[in-house]
Amino acid sequence: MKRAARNVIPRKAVYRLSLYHRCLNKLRHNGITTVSSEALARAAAVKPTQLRKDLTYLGQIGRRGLGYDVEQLAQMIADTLGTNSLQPVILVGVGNLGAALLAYRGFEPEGFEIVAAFDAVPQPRRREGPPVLPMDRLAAFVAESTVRMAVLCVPAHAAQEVANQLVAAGITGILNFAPIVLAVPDDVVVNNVNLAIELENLSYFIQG
Amino acid sequence: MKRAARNVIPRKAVYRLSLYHRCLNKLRHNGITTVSSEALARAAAVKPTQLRKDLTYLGQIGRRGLGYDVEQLAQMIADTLGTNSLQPVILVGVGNLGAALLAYRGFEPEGFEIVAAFDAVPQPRRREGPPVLPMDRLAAFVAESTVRMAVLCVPAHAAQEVANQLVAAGITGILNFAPIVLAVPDDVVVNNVNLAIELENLSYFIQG
DNA sequence: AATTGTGAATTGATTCACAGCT
DNA sequence: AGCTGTGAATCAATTCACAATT
Repeated sequence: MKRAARNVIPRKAVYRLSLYHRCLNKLRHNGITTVSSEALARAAAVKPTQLRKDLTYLGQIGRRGLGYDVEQLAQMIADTLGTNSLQPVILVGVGNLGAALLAYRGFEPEGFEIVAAFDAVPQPRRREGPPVLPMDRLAAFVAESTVRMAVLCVPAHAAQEVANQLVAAGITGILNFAPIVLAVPDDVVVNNVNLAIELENLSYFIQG
Repeated sequence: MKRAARNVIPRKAVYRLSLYHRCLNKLRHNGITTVSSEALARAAAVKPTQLRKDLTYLGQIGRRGLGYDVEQLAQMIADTLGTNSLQPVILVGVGNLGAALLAYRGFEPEGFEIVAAFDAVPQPRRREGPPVLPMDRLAAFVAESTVRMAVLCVPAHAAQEVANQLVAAGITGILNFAPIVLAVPDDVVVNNVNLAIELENLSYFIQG
């Protein structure tokens, strides 16, 4: 039997929900408790109607004539995205980029924690932060934990092989920094972050 | 007078053109000189019809019954994207992420070169690679060079202020890693790379 | 015979316009 | 009066189906 057909939110709308969530946190931080679609849309650089349309995916949550309760809306978005509790993530490939992401303190405020890193040749010299383990510990680690998401920072030539290992271990979401198209089963989700492609894209659009 | 209205290629199509370009390079590397839309589409994980439609933005380039000339198609895409010559890029904010990107050897093969980096407090300890300069050198550096694109890796609280400086200096394309929505003039293009948003997105789509 | 190029059809996303609450 | 929620309308992207070309 296929997975139950949750009424799915379009990918672009999910991105924007993340964005709204970040803006709401900022508002909350400033002690603001209520916000109109117009104000929130401005903060997120989208149109108010698009914001309202996006929010209908969560059900009815605003109050006409008043706006949205900042706290409640943030909560509902977090519920929907599944980021209400701190989510464990593993990182594979502790090279330049991988090490930088390990050291980056920006994930936890957003609800993600890198619980372990893996590398073919883990350097023993580690300060604080998550343990860096050899690749052969990967399968057992994932099996014993609730981790479902991995950040993949290995070189392109190794990426497909490592992705296969991740999938075999039970990982179902991969944030892929390697500049290749990963082949994975249908039930595994891959998000690609490709810096060269982003630069090429910029390059095209700035040509005047 | 407004900029001449080049018949513009949709952003998503530009992304895919980058992707095709990468695949073509791989084919070329393997000594393959001709490819069908079906084969290339499979390599890029898109549908053949979409590939062909995307390529029509470049004009007519394939040969019916035969397919595409790998070399020629790669060339035309590079021409269109403006990545035929090595493009200079600056990087601002040499923290964890910025340092990792500086050390990352993956840009040059794709046609980009980080020609200088800037930081509020540049560390003197530098091995090889581009110079790391103090922020107050930014304006002069950009003025004297042909750089138009910048990679922005400063912390969120500084990002808008630094973006203003970049724009004032004449930068027209920004690859922004800071988790905020930058306000820039219309003629400046911003591409956002937001790791937390990518993770939240994954988080949603792996929920079963 | 094989494979591109493309108008037409379809699907999806965004915006509009206004009804419906508070 | 103010602001949300949403069906309808518009706009954009994708896919189909097949004519055109080698």
